[in-house]
Amino acid sequence: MDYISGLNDRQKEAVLHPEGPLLILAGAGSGKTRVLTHRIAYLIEERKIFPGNILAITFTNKAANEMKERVAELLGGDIGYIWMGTFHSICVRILRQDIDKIGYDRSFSIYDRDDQITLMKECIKEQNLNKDIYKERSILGNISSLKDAMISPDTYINQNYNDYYRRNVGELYALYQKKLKQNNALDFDDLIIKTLELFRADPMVLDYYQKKFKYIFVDEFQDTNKSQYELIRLLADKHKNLCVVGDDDQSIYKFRGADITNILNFEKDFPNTKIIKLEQNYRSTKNILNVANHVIKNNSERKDKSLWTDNEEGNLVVVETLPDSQEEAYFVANMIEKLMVEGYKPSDFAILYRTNAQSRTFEEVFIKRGIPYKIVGGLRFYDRKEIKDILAYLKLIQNPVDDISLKRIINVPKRGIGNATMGKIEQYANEVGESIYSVLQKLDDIPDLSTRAKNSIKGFVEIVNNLMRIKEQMSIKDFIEEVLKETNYIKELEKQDDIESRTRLENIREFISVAVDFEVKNPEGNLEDFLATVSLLSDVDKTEDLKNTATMLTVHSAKGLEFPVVFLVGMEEGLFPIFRALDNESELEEERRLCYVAITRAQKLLFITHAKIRTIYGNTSYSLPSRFIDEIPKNLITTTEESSNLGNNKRRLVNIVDRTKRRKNNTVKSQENKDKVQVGTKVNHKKWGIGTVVQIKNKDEDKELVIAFNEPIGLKRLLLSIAPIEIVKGD
DNA sequence: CCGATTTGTATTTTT
DNA sequence: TACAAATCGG
Repeated sequence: MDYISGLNDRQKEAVLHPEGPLLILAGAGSGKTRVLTHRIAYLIEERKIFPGNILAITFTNKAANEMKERVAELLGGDIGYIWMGTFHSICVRILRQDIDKIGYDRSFSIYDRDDQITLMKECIKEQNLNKDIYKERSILGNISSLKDAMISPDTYINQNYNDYYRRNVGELYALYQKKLKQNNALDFDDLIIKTLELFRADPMVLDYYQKKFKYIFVDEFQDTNKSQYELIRLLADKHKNLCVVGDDDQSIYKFRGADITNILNFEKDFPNTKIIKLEQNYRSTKNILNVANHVIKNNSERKDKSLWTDNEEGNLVVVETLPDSQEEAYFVANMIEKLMVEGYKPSDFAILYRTNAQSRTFEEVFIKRGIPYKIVGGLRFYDRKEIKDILAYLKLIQNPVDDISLKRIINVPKRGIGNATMGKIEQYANEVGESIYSVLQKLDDIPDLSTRAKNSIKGFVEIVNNLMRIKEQMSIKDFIEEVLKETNYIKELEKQDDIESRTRLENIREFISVAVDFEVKNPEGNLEDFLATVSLLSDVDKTEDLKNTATMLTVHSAKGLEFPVVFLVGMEEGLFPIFRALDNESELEEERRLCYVAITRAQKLLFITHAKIRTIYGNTSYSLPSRFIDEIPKNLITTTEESSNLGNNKRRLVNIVDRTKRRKNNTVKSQENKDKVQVGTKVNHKKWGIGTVVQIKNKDEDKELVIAFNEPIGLKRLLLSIAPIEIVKGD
């Protein structure tokens, strides 16, 4: 097969590059994924490289899966042996094999942010530090940076011995690590750090992987941090066939330790690096690309490059000023409706914002308008209470020394084991230096426990012991169901029987189907693998494409994606760029890169909006258009007022559309049967007036309706049989 | 010990 | 604003 037809010269060069280090500087939309997949396919097919000798590291699991599919498509063969995944998932895979060599158990837990915070709270308390000065969140931030930079607690303490605060942070760091180890747990950063530690501790292990990975690929190289770079440097040290792809203009994770100097170091660490620049953009129109180029050129710290495209000129970029965030949302909704008439599908649209909080207004308006949408991010599926509870049960069963998980669920559902009891147990466990679960096995040794408490605990221990026993005997799905049954988790929720508990049950059902899905895709996978996969999943990973919905997401999570029509909203000073960045040149440059990423997501049409008044966290203030808008030459932009013939008052445009929408709501009472109610039906409620049905769920014999009423009533949930509503005839 | 209420506080991005 | 932690009363 021909792997280079249809590629430009630069791309071909990258695909056919023989051996040795390769640095691809790939501008936005320059077809880097294409280059990567074609190169991998070429290596396997033409150069007869065994797939198991290839390692490809991507930024998200979703990107990894896509890459796998595309390579498989090119080859039409089995590529299951290729290691593809994020830094974190690759490290888990390595650690599951050999972490016992650095003193952990292979059944280790992975701690997420909440777990980390809980653990840090304990540390601060134990060190007798003032919790108003030592905030767990910021301490954890410090520690994370230290880990990224590969600085150990001891080093940090010694370096800062005369600085009281920093020394204490160092002490907390040390204690935090000690506790993680006691719990046989790793946090996200540890996954990288401990892999490095393993390689250092056991050269045989390192040697194995160095020999195995003859070809290594790293995507989104600009967003790797120091420790991640060190990891790939080590792995590639033997064969030096390291291919990294990155774009310094799209580096947007500096706050998380991403280190642009990695691109510079690369040439130093790998002499004779071949550098290939991909500068032809295949994604956007000339106008959109032009706007992007004009914005990003205001950054001083960047490699000079010039993206160009053969694509059509396209429409001018629309910059629209709106009175407030509500009107902004209406503007976007109106525009979407208009464009759908012209043939665009809902899935063609993306609404990009700087902060997750901005999604709410859009959500409300889209519901009212009946525009299907999905939100990426916000409260994540795996962050929901019920999901975290189940996960805590599973983690405990898998790793019984995981005190953090145990404490999360020992009284969930309520078993009468409260703070007082737990205090006594923890104190005793500390004294004897054992895990909580272990001391719970010998209750009579723990002083001062009431008989009642003892009985409750006995019940709990019995359930968990029993679950541990049967863990191996069934599928993951069956086991999760068994856990839910034995712990009475489902029963308690069913007893509660309200809207909240029903949503939770639904989420649990979805979680079970996630497990089923996992088992189908990983027939060999066990509970540990499942837990690791779930803990390392990001939001973007979870969103399926091709659903016929518009997408709302932050600019950060939009990285790597593209959409025919992009609405870049909330472009105001203080919001984008965010106000914390206003007085700091390097942070401003990161905001500008973020803006560049946002603009370059658009293929055909780009709308940029800003509101004159915005309410953030309860206070309303006037806001100025973002400086990034000023950086765009005026001849490249327009307004809807200019570009359409709808008169010279653009406020009128919005209002007119608004009023037409509302006129439909005129109450026309009808005797129609309530059974005709469906999503989108307008109804008149005795007390709340006109609303639109946005969701219908079956509930026993009845139906539960979610109805969106006009402000200030908002969303309400009602039972069809008893709700005092009438259907309103449209038009 | 539990649940409800009040109080307070933090508001960027996330593997 | 909105959510979580702290506090209070049963």
